[in-house]
Amino acid sequence: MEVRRRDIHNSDIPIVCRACEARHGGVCGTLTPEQLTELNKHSTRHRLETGAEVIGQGETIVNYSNIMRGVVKLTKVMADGRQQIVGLQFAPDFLGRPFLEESAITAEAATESEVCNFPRPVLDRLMKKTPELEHKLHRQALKELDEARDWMLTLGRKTAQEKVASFLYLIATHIDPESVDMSTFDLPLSRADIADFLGLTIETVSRQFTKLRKENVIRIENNRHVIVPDMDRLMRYASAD
Amino acid sequence: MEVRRRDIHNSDIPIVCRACEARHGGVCGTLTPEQLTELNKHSTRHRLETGAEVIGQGETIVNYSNIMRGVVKLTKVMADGRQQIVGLQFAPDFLGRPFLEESAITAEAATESEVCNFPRPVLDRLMKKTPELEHKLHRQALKELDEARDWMLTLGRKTAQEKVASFLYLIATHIDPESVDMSTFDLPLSRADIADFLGLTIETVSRQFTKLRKENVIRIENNRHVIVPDMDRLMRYASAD
DNA sequence: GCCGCCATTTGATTTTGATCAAGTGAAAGC
DNA sequence: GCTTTCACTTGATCAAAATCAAATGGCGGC
Repeated sequence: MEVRRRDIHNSDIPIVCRACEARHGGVCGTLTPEQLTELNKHSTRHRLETGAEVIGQGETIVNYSNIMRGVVKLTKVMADGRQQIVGLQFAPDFLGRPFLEESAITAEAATESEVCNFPRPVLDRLMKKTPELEHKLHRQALKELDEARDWMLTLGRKTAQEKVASFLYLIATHIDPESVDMSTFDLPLSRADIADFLGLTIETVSRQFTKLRKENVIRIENNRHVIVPDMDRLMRYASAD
Repeated sequence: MEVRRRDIHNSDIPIVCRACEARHGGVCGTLTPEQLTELNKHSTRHRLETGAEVIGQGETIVNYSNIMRGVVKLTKVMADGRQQIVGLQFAPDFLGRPFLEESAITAEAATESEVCNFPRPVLDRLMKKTPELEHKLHRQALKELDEARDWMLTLGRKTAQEKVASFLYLIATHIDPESVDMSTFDLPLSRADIADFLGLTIETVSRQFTKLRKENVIRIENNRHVIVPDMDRLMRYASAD
């Protein structure tokens, strides 16, 4: 049984949006072709080098973004430099904090990435007019909240080994939503970033990688490429459910 | 200059809602008197003993709630019993997870509390009809997300002493939004709960309380009543900004 | 191919917080 | 009034992860 799409002709949709809209279910998915065309007039695409900042902690939010490709890390920094990654966003996630003047976090490309930027007032106006859009953003916020709370359990109660296994499991299941085979992937984060995500030091992260490798839970090539022979086994090491 | 309220006569609002609506800005605040009356027809108020469960991890969500009085803790439990409190909700917070079948967390009264329950379908229907209501819930979700991320920094990067000081600061600033004087309050959590919130053991929490007491950052009476002579000093101990 | 740089790993030692084990003290029950 | 109980505190020891300190290894530039 074929389900007919509601949004009429693909040709009504801006060219740059087509590939994106077709592949994923980003926030633009709820918009009519007209709204998409209007939004697209003001939106700009950007390629981000690894480490490029989308927005900094304490800065005024003038743009929202959609991640088209790559991984963006959300970090919080303390006055003395201690750092914690509080979220990882993957394509096609929405990036931004509606209803707040300034950003409480820094958003920074963890890998070479591509984003689509919308001027804040344009999307805010569109949100007021289109309850469906706010609904979509509401869902995304709740998804991020669920993820944040899952991670709080990891940060507060798991051992270093469980933390590292949990991280690998998270990446395996999120890095490529297209792929059916999650057992081989490239890590989007350096050891330093992984440490900041897990609330550990680089050295502890490295030692746990070595330990998981020696116990044949994972194989590692070139420090970044990971192969998981048995995903369930990794999950058990992560004490995940 | 007096600001005239938009919502006509107070007498149009259900009696049980008046005190609540007047005191705080809960989710009901956006509803018209008619909608409030309609919602109130289906809503039920409950007194919760300390420890009473509002909903359990993995259970089907059949109700949403509003906290009228008291503190509710949100917890996650691992298969082996390790536990983490992933959120504290204070009156007049909304309690519930829209758009999801079952709850990923347990919600449980941390103190003797009072909640107002709404059958899920009633509020879901109202949300579809009233974008302002979804907007309010969206805002609440984002607030909880901000709080969760703040806490991730605490869990991942702060020392035991900073964690305990951060907890005290959090309670001081949240327990009684009415009060101007935040320097004296009762702890809504037992030492065991505080440990589960901070990712520590009871013993470590206790030792840090003793240390803060000896350094005159706080005074403690009857294990639960706390006096903070200098809030800025506590904040510095928390490494908060 | 060799050099230098930087990320990562590995090793030795220290520190922080966990664990194990008694105490203390306040409130409830007999 | 005395015991029992339970939450909390305090003390001694242990273990996990941090810190300090080198080594290793991959990669781009020359």
